[in-house]
Amino acid sequence: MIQVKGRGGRPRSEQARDAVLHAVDDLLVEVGYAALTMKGIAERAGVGRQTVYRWWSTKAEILFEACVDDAEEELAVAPSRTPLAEITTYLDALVGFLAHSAAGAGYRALIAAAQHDPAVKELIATKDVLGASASAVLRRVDPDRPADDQAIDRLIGPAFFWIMSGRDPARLDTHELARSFLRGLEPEES
Amino acid sequence: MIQVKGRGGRPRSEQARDAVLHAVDDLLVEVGYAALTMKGIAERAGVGRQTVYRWWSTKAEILFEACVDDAEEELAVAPSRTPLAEITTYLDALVGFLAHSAAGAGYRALIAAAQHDPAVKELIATKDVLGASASAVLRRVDPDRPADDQAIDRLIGPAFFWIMSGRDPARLDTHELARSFLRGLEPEES
Amino acid sequence: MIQVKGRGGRPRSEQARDAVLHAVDDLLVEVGYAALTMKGIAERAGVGRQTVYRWWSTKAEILFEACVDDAEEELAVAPSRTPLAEITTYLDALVGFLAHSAAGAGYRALIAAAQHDPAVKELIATKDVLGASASAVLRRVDPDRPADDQAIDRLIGPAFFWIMSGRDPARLDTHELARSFLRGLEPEES
Amino acid sequence: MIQVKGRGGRPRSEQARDAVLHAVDDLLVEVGYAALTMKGIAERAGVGRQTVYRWWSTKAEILFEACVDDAEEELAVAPSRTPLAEITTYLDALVGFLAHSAAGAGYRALIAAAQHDPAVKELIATKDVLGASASAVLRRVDPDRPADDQAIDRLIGPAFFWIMSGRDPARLDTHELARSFLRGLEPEES
DNA sequence: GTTTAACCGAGACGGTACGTCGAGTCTTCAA
DNA sequence: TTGAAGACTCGACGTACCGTCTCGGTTAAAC
Repeated sequence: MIQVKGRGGRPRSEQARDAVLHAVDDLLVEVGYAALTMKGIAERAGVGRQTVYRWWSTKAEILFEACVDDAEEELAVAPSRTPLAEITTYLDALVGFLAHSAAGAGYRALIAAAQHDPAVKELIATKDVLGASASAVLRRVDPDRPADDQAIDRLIGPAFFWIMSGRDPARLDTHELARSFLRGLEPEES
Repeated sequence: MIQVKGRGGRPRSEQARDAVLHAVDDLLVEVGYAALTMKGIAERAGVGRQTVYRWWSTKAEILFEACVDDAEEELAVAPSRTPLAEITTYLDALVGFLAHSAAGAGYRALIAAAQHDPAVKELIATKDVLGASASAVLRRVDPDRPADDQAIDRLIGPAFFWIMSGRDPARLDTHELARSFLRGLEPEES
Repeated sequence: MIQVKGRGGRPRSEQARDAVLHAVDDLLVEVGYAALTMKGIAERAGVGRQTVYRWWSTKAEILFEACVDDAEEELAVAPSRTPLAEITTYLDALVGFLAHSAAGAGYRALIAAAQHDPAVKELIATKDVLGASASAVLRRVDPDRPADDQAIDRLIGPAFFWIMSGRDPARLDTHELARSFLRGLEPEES
Repeated sequence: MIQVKGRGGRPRSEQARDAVLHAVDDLLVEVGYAALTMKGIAERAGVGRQTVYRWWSTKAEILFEACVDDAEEELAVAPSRTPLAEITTYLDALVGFLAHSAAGAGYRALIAAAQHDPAVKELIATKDVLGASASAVLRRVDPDRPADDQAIDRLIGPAFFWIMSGRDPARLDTHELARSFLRGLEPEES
C-alpha cells in the first residue's frame, strides 16, 4: 500500500493522467516544445488546468514522465554476434531514437531546456536514459571492463553531437563510428 | 557603403548596436536564456524596443551575433608539439568554452533553441563555430588526411555530450579522451 | 415530521447546521460578503463541502437563514409614550441595525445581491424583515390607520438610503426625520 | 493641455475607451453585474485585456465612468409650475431612472457593490449622482431654504427603498409621496 | 441485532475568471 | 530617419473558487 496520505478523498484519476501524458506526446510532435503550454496540454487532454498543475509543476516534468519509459524501450537492442555489429546496431538505434522517434524529440527538448533551467537539469539527472542502454551494450562487448562513464560518453557523444547540431542523420556512418570507437577502446600499446 | 537606400536619413547608430549586444551578453549570464526578453534587452541597453526589432527578429539572432565571434576566438588554441598535446589542449579549450564561457553559454542556448525552432537551426547552420576550430587542429595533427566531418564529430562529440547532459566538466578526463580519439584515427590493422 | 422519504437513514445533523450558520455570521464580519465562499464557509464550520451544498444552494441562502431571525429581534422596540418618541426610537434601532449589526450587514448584502440575482430577489421577498417591524410600530402610533405599504416606505426609506449610500450614521438626525414623517402622516389640510 | 506626462509615447486610444464603456453598458443589461467580468468586457469591446486594466482597476470603476454622466442627464427634469408638480415629476424621473434605465441599473449595482467593497464606497462618494439633481429641484421649490442633506434624503429615500427592495415601481404612488414630502417640509407649528 | 441508507469528511474532477507578463505592432515626439 | 516612449491586441501564466463527483467511515432508524 502506497496511497496512505489522509484517509478520505477521491482517488487520483488514472484516466486523466494518461490523457495528459498522451496529449504531451501528441502536441510535442505537432507544435514543438516551444509551443507546448500547460494550457494547451490541459485542453488537448480534456482535463482541468488545475488537474495538470496538481500532479506536475512544469511541462518538462510531464514530458519526462511521458517519454522516458518509451526511450529505454526503444534503445534496448538485441545482442549481436560481434562487438562491431553490437556497437553499430546500438548506434543505429541511438540515431533512430534521437532523430526520428517521438520520445527522442522529447529527450532532445529536455536536454535543451536543461541548458537554461536548473530544475530541468536536476530532473534529467534522476534517470540516465541514454547511459543505461549504452552501459548494457558495453557490458556485452567486454564483460571484464568495469563501468566507465567516459567510455559511454565516447560511444554516444559523436552521434549525439551530430544530431543535436542539426546535421542529416542519414549522412552519419555509424559503421565507421563503431570501428573508431572499438579501436579507441583497445589497451595502450606496450 | 551599404546604406544607400532613400536619400537622407539618420544612419544606424553603432552605439545602440553595441549596447544591445553587450546587454544580451550580460543578461545571459545574469538571468539565463529563458528569462531573456526583447523588452529586457532593450531596457538594459537603454534603447527603444523598436530599435531592437528593427535589426534583429529574435533573441536568438542577437545572441548569435553577440557570441559567435567570441566563440571562434576562445577556441583558437596555439599549436603544440605532439598530436596528443594538441588534441588535449583543444579539448580543454572546448570544455572551458562550453562549460564556463559566456559565449559558450550562448552557443549552448542556441543549440537548445535549434531543437524546436527551424529558424534557429538554419541560423546556426550558417557558421560551423565548433567545426572550424576543430578542423584547424586536425589539419595540424595530420596534414595529409582530408577534411572529414565525422572525425571532427568524434573529436567534439564526447565533450559536447558530457557538458550538455549536465555532468561536471572537472570530472572529464580530456587526456584520456584525446588518446582514445587518436587511436581511433589510426588506419585499420592489416 | 417531514423527513419521511426512504425508510431508514441518518437524520440531519443539527450540529453541522448551526456550525455553518455561525461560520457565515463570523466570516461576514471578518472578510465581507464578497470574500465569502462556500469553500471558506465549509472549512470554517469544520464541515464537508458537500454538506453545505446539500442544504443550501448559495451563500445568499445561508446568509438569509443566518441573519433574518436576528434581524426581527433587533428591530423589535419597546413601546414609547408619544408617537414622536415611538418613531424616533424605531429609527434609532433601524439605523443601529443597518449600520452596526452583523445581521444588518447580512441584510444589506442580501439587498445588494438581489439587484443582480433574481433568485435572491425572490428569496428576500419571502420575508419582509424591515416591513414587519415598521408595521408594528405604525399600528401603535395610529391604530385606526390601515396597513399602508407606502407609509412604511416613507418611514424606512430615508434612513435606508442614508446608510446604503455610505454616509455616516451618526450624522443622521433621527429626531428630525421622525418629526417630518409624522407631519407627512397628517391628513390633508382642509 | 492636460496630457503632459512624459514626452513621447502613443496616445491613448479614445476608440478603445469608448468601446469599453459601451461594452460595459451592454453587458450589464445582458448578463447582469455579477456575470460582468473584466475578461468579458475586453472581449466584447474587441480590446486587449491589458488595455482595460491599464485604465481601470475594477469593473466598478468602468461602470461608474460609463453611467454617471447618463445618470445626471436622465435626472435633470424641466421646472414645473407648482411645488407638488415639481416634486412629483422629479420622483417619476427618479423611479424611471432606478427601475428602468440602463444607467440606473448601473447605479444600483454600484450601490450594491459598495456594501461589501470599501473601494467602491469611496468611488461612489466622489460624485453624489442622485443628490445633485434632487438638490436642484429643492432649490426651485424653496429658494430660501439652505442646502439640506437630510431633506434630499427624505425626498429620495422612499423611492430608493421601494425599488431596491424589489417592489413593483408601477405600484408606487409618487403623487402621494410628493404630498407627504412637502407636508414634512413645512415649518414646525408654533 | 442486523441491515440499510443517508450522513459526514476529504479531496480530485472539469471549468472559468482572475490579474500579470511578454510578445510583436503601431503611433506619437524630439533630435 | 532615428531614437525613445508607451499604448495597442493577443495569449499563456499560475492561482482561486466554482459546483460536481467519488471515495472511506460513521451513525441512527427500520426491520
